[in-house]
Amino acid sequence: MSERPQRSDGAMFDGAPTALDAPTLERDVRALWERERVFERTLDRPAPRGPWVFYEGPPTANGRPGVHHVLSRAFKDVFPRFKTMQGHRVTRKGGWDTHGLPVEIAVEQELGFTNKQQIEDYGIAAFNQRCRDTVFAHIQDWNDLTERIAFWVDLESAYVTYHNGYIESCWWVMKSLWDRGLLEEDYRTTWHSPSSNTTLASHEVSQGYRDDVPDPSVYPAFPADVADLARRGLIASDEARPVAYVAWTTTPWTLAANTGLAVHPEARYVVVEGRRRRDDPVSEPALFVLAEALLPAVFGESPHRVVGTCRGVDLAGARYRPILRGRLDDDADAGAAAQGGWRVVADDFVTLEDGTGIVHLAPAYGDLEVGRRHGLPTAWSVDLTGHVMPEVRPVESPEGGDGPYAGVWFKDADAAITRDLIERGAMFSEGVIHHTYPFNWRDGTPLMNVVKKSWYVRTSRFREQLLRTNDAINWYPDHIRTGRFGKWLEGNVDWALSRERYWGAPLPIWRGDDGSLLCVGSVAELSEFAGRDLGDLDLHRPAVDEVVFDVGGVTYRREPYTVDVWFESGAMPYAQWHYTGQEGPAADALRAHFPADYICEAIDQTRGWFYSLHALATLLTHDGSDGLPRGPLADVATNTSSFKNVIVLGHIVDEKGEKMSKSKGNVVDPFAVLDAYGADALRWYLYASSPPEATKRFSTALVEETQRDLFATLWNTYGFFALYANLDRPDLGAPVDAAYTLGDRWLASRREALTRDVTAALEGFDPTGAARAIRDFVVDDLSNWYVRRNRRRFWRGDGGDDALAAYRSLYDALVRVAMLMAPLAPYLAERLWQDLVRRRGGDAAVSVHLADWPEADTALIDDTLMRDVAVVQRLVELGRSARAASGHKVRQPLPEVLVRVRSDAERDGVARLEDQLRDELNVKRVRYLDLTDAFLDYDLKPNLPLVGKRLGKRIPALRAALAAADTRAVASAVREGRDVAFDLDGETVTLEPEALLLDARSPEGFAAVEDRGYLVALDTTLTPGLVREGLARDAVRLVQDARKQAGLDVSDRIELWLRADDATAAQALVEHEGTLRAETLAVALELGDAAPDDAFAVSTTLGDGDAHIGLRRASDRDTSP
RNA sequence: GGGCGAUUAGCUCAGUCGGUUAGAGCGCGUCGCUGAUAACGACGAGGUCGGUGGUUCGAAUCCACCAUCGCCCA
Repeated sequence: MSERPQRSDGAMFDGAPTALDAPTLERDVRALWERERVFERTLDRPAPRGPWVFYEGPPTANGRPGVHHVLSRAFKDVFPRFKTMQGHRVTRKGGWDTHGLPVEIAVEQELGFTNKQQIEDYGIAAFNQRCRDTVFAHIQDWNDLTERIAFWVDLESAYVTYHNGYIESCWWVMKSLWDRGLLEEDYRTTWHSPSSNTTLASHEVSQGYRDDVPDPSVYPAFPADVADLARRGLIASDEARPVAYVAWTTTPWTLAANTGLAVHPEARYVVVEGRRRRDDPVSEPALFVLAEALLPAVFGESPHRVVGTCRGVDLAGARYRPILRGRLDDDADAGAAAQGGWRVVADDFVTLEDGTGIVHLAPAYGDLEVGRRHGLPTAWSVDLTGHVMPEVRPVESPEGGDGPYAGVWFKDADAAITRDLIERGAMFSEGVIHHTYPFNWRDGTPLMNVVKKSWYVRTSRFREQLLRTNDAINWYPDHIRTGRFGKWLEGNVDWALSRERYWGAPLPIWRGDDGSLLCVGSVAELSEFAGRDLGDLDLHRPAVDEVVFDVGGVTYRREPYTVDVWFESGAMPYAQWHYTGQEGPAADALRAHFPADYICEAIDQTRGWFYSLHALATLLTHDGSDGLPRGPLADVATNTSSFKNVIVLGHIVDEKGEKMSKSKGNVVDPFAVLDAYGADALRWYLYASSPPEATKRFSTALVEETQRDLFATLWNTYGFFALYANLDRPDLGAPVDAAYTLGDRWLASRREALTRDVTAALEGFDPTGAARAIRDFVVDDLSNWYVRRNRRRFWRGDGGDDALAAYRSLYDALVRVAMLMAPLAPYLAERLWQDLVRRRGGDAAVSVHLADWPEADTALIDDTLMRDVAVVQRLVELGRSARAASGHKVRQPLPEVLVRVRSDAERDGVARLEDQLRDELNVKRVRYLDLTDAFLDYDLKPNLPLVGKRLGKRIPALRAALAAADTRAVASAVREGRDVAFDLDGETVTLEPEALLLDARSPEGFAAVEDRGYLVALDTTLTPGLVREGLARDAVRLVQDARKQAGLDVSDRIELWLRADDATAAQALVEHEGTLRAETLAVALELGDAAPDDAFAVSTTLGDGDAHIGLRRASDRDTSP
């Protein structure tokens, strides 16, 4: 054994002297990044492959960040890092979402407000100032998190949605829509909270739904124009009894707003004779009209008789009299209204599932669309504070003064109205229904479905274009495109833009006192109108509301709305640069960053940010075809969404699968996880544990498992390498190609295949696949196979080519792993890079994140070799199983292993790797069995993928034939490549050899294990020589244990004393003295003598007797054996 | 109430075009191995592939319905 260099002061590598301490490691790496300005340098790095564009979906910093923010940011971070290494320039501009209801609500709660009036009283200026102060309340936590998880984003130039420039860009977008007639005022039905006199946002409404709410279920009877029905031939011309349309509603308070009744044109309707009150036996008889299908449900047991039938369309236009009066719409002409209203209309939306098949229409309270379709007037019954209007009264009551329900809370009016209608004979029956109804989530008061004016973006005109630009988006997972998102686009309705709120971008529309409208696209334009420089104007309410100006004698005031915050976030591609349609730096920036190559958010953004980004880009880049106006950005990019690739993330829930929420107290604090396991482990867990779109149960235990399974293993592998490299100081630049073993070539092949696979996974936006592939390589291939199989080559310390080849192989694998994992686990990758590459000097990149992404050297990928090793690994696994069954421990050498593989090619492959198989199983010889070996029995099976389709129904017959066949004869035929004929139900079927599978069965008398075509049998015949060899190996193991107990270093030389009482064992020691010395680094070995007093001594058992081991570190001058 | 997605071992997840005995890691038990490893290996216990029905020679896989969960909408 040659001289091994002693540990020198200047270690070659830093090594891994202790267990991995991720938080400390990460802190050190962060210091390096800061010192070397690494992030900034990734932005300045040469980018031969051009820009690659990422958009940051802005979070709101008014709350503390949670684990779900780590999830999205981990997925956002990985691709910019990857693409940077691939040679792209990736701008990573941050952004903050600052406007909107959540901010307002937080301030309202702080101030104890429950409705808008309190805000108005408090003062919009003061209120908005508080909003502005609160949006960055937790910015420090956010900055800490960003840094800790190594989310590289440029926060210094981050866009902020409340900045004037951002708002002005939003104005420019709106103006461009306005100019093309795509921004219009219209009515819409909204859920309105009368208690706070405001429209609620959709998620507020969602939050307030309650099930099993009791509500009236009433069947009002609208008196028909009898003459009209008689003219249609539906009743006798001399009919004297009253005739009424029976409708159904759960909101009696809307009956005064009724201006129409709807029937389905194709449905059958009947005229029925029955009691005037369903459940009143003494009420006089009357005639009713309703749908035939619902007759049993409506009349039930109440006696009735059908006197006529018709189709719905036959009733269209028939007149009836209202049962309650309301207030006609201010715009309406009373005469025209009387003409157009209180008619039966036929419309397809009517269903026959519940009610009566005749729908009570109150256009002001939910039936806007159908009312318009049929030209019905609008009438009102309840004001926006929820109180019944004074005009509401029974039709027979005299005009003038307040009606009987004036000022009554609308839900309280239901009972009184029902009672009065019963008294007046205008109510057929009534009851109670339990259904789902929305309430104000804050105070529990019911909402009203009411029509309001609102500003709309006419997105529905672009429905086809929205679908087409969606087709070009790569959605991950794919089903979102045609599923959730595609379906949403197919049902596209105009985008209601205006909000009656305070803290948001103001709608830039001014209304003149003559009703004319102006849309303002910039501050300069507004200054021109106002006749003064408004460059310093805060573009928020109330300042912007105070800009009132005259144009040609008309005074203009701003429409007092803010804009849907989703519009702001959707305008982010343009607004982040403060683009306003002018040439200049903003236009250059936009052109370089539109559309995005990649965005990533959670699934709830489908109708949020994903939609707003998509819709605005589609409208702005439209080329003017299809009769639609050309967008102002059609020259920048044509007919496109604003993103090309998008990963849609699932949500994170707690360990029990429940949603995390503050009230449940199950929110995981990301900082606690980072403190315990570090960012790499947390990130890796998020990438690897499940596909991105899956709902993830967050589990601290699994983060810890990631740490142990992957990172500790990699750290130890690196530690192993560094430990021996520091001792041997191998020349890693020396040419070693000729010395590479099959094992080295296998590792290189796996390394290049991994490189290929990880690259493909990341190019396919699949970090999960990349992470899992890296994990398998590091743990299974590198650590548990390559290092374990090859460690002796490092121990020897002889500096020969073989050792050098091993060092190079391990080194190259570690460096490659560092590079491939850099986008995913940026810290440990960096640490490995610094220790393994940068420390060696040369022209290595300052950081792994500035290095070039490795290209797979496919010439080194040897599929045959990888398959052969896999077969060997499989045989080793089976062999170990056989050994366990045989009762012979692995240290006991056995004479022979009998192996049967599935093909000649596999056998040849195993043969060239045979030394590995012998070594792993500790056997002296390998014997290959083939199909005709006498002592093997076989099971015969059809090769189903091959013959299944061909034989179909005859498969069971084939199985029976195989069971009955002479397996040995068939085996011989298969072996020789001959066809075999079988009789299947009287029909002869000839099968080629490939159509049959032969599964060897374990032969009697061997320790054998077989599985799916593989068989491993151990010959357990022991000779005295083999027994002694086993004892020698036991002795080595005992000495190694003693060395460890004595606290020696792996490279320390020792003097060794060994004494065994058992005669066979003693003989074994003599016989294998050389091996003993070599394996234990003993420079001197005394057999049979007692150890001196200063030696480290242990007593143990070897063979059938006691054994005594003594050892001490050899002095320096004795280091050469 | 509607839409989209999911459901495989105690936990986290694979499972290719429908094909032979449904796998891995963690956890648990037993045994083994070990001078890189807080590791590693073998064996064992642990599965109604959410349920029911259908298609098929054959279904975790395809179809229908149902249940549960998540998200979106109402």
